[in-house]
Amino acid sequence: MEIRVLICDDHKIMREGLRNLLKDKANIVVVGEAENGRDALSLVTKLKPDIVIMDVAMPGLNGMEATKMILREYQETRVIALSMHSGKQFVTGMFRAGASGYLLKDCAFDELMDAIKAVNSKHTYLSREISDVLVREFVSNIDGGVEEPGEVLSTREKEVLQLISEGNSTKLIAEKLFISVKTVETHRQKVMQKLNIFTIPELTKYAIRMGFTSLDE
Amino acid sequence: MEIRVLICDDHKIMREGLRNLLKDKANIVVVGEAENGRDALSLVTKLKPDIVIMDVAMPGLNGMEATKMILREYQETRVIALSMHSGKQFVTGMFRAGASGYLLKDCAFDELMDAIKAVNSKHTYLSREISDVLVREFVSNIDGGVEEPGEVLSTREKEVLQLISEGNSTKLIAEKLFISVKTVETHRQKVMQKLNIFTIPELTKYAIRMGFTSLDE
DNA sequence: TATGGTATAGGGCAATTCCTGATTTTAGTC
DNA sequence: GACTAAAATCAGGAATTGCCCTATACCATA
Repeated sequence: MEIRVLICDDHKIMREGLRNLLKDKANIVVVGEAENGRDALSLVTKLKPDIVIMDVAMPGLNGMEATKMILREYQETRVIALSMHSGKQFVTGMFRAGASGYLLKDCAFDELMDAIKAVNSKHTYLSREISDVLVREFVSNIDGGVEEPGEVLSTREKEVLQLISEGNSTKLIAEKLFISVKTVETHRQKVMQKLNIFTIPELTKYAIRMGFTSLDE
Repeated sequence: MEIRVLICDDHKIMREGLRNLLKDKANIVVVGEAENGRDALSLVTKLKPDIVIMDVAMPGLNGMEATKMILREYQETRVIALSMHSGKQFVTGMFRAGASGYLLKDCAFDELMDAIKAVNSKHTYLSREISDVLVREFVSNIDGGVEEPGEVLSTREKEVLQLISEGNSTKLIAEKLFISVKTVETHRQKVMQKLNIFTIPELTKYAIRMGFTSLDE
């Protein structure tokens, strides 16, 4: 019985590479590709894949938010995070979002295969480095309950925050999300009052700390 | 006559993906893989490949430095940069280092093939986005003087940039510096055109990278 | 002295933000 | 199902800010 896989990564050549590596595997079929979280969401509802290989850092709707929304829509699917980052905000964020596995992009392809098999059998897959991160996080969390910053914001608000921190103007964001400029303004203001941050630079720094955007160009 | 290719990328799965995509191509043979610039250097002297596909951002010896050293050792090889970044410091850095092509990782695999062919015929290959970057850079910097980042800005401009990145409004900056709002605006615009950055979030990120401001609150 | 970079600043129009208020959807609970 | 709270959507109008162009004075230094 074949495993239906959806690939979600903002880099086309990465998608092509993965597709090519997977296509020779007997019981695996790549049913689609998405270049961002939003496309992934709609493709999942349409294609109902068994597994989504999900990049974590993507412009627009990122991997964490996309994963949450995907699993809300269609719980049967399993998400494997495939990321360049081993930072704890990414790892814990993805698992909170409901991912079943987390791999670093410098893993071997065989490891991805192992992860796909494990996850498809309803197990969880962790690569060595990632389990270290989780363990450390767990241990350091026993004493004081760590507050969940970023959880005060709604999904839409996070999305808008990310787009802001990526340098998009209000108008551009409105176009990208197919909503009115006025709505984007409202979201921004809501975010600002929730976070008690009232300038774009501070908002940007917050987004960087939370992993919504990165420092590289 | 076959083209001998060396792949250099710090992400193993990327290397495997590329190798797999290339292995079906008739006149191309992947002679080796390197996971960092240093390995690439020694492999080039040993294997003498026609082409090196070089990731730009790598830990340790990065793509730019590696390219310089490789071409010093063995001029016959051609380097194609394959990067996630279209930032001008990467693009211009790679070309100054002597690369013959620059591709973004979200290009199609076919584009990489085109690049390999072009570069192997001693041509230069530029993808659309990259040529835009180079043209802008050329136009804005006709003398071609190499600048250290942050050194292009005047003292006053850095001061304004820092105040911006700390979340001060234009009006507030004017008050703090005892100058007119108009002057602050002029400084900001000068900074933006010098850095080729036109949004406050991106400016903030630049300031963080340059150490003008920090991430903490 | 002629050139170029720096620092300063205004005018005018376009764009954005801020404040207030309102409707519709969605989610959770009794 | 009804009730409620939160989330998501949008608008009008005032206030603010940004953007583009232009301009002057002050230094270096070639």
